[in-house]
Amino acid sequence: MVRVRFAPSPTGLVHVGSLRTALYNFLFARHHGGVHILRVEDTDRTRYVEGAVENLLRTMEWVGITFDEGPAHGGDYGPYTQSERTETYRKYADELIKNGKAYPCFCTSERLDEVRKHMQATGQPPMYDRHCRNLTDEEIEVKMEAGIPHVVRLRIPLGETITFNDLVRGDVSFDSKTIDDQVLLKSDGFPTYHLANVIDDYMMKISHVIRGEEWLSSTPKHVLLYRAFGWEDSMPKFAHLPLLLNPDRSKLSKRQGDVAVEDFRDKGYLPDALINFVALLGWNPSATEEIYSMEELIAQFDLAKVNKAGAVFGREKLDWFNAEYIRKKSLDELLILVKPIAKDRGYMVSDEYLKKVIHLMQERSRSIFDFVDFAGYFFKAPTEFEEKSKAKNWTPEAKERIAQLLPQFKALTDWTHESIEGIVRSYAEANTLSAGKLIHPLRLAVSGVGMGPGVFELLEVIGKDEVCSRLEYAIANL
RNA sequence: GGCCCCUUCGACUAGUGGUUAGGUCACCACCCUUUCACGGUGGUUGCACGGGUUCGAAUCCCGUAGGGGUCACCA
Repeated sequence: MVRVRFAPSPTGLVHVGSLRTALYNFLFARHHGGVHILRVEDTDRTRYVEGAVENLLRTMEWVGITFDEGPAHGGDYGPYTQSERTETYRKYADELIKNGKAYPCFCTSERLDEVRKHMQATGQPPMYDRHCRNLTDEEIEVKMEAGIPHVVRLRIPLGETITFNDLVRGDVSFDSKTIDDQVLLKSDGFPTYHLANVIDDYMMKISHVIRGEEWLSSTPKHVLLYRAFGWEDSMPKFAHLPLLLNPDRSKLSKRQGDVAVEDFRDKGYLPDALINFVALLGWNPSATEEIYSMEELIAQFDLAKVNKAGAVFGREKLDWFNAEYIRKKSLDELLILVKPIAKDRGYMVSDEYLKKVIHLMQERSRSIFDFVDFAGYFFKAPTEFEEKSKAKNWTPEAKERIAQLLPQFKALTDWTHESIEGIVRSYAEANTLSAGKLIHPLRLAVSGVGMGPGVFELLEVIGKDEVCSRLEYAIANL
């Protein structure tokens, strides 16, 4: 039975790296008909952010990643929030101490800092000097009696090689002498990630741990913990995903641009586009196809095809995906997305009108904001006119021709792009002009810019009265 | 610095001993065209380097270089 978990720490907004981890867990679970679990790892009280869990839930819903068990979903292995499980962790930590697999450590953080500094100064790797590893029972008791704060550390066996198999990277080995006597229980009684993670994965019967590569070097600690508990036989399989990278190939971070899923939503990206893009960062089904729906991703997903090397989060291709998904949407779907934006800009138009605008803008929009922000002329008359186009197209002759065209427009009873085009083309023909001599100045006068949808469609949508009034304005003022 | 991981066009990647090294984004050119897009056609650019193994290496082995991650009472 495949049981996987997405285990975020509620410390803020959801990072796109976390999104990819959640996505792969979700795809893997669904592909195998398994269970996808959400577990909240809130053992660091100092970093906890109010509302982060709610935000996470909303974000996951927005992108279409669902869970079968979790704080808001129920399940037989709860609670799914680590701060509600502290008794369990303490119990297991005690068991480890009794078995001699762990020991209490009374060192102050000041002492620890000094030790670290000294080791670095003498060119050694900064590790705990195991000062409390061999305290006698009496010494421990005395310090306990005195109420000296302590942590619990794992007694790492000396001189062992820990090897585990990673589904992405194959066998990976570590020498135990390079591993610190890890803190399992902090002095505030809360567990560290390592302890809570191993206990929960065991108790929740997790079959596969799919997480970012930043965890690879702490995996031997986890393996040792499974051994210390005697749970080695039910140890999950590990799969460490390649990191998402900044353009300079460092770990993807804020500072070099937006990294929160919310930022992408706020910039007009569609969830399906983001998912499609992120899914293909570090994994590829070996096909030439690029566009995949969530259902197709589930059908295709295979951990064996996850790459080893980190992937740069390149926004150009994300933009392409977004444009691609915008083109695939129906007018009604787009209306729902664009309407609030138009409203926000103060453009009060009917749904019918907005749909016409959307239709003309659909294949030129890369973001859902483009429908409104690159097409302001559909909503209000231009007050500024692009200088470049003006210099090129708004010649005195052009102005004269537009003035001659205007009465014909006014007389037109059938205001469709076909009949508008008919008028313009026959005028051009009668005067042996290329149609462009009329089209370009018309566009400028009506829209204020030199680019956009086909002019005749543009004029049709904007409407006869408005077009005529804009032309009159341009003739008088430009 | 120690340990671990990684290395195919600028980016995402296909490729698992024999390919003219393929696709997508971006870029360039041309076509379509009233502009911008869309679409179509074509194109520039890549196996980090050095040794092996082999009749034959992007593919296997070793080394070097480069990049990244990690070394907290954070996850």
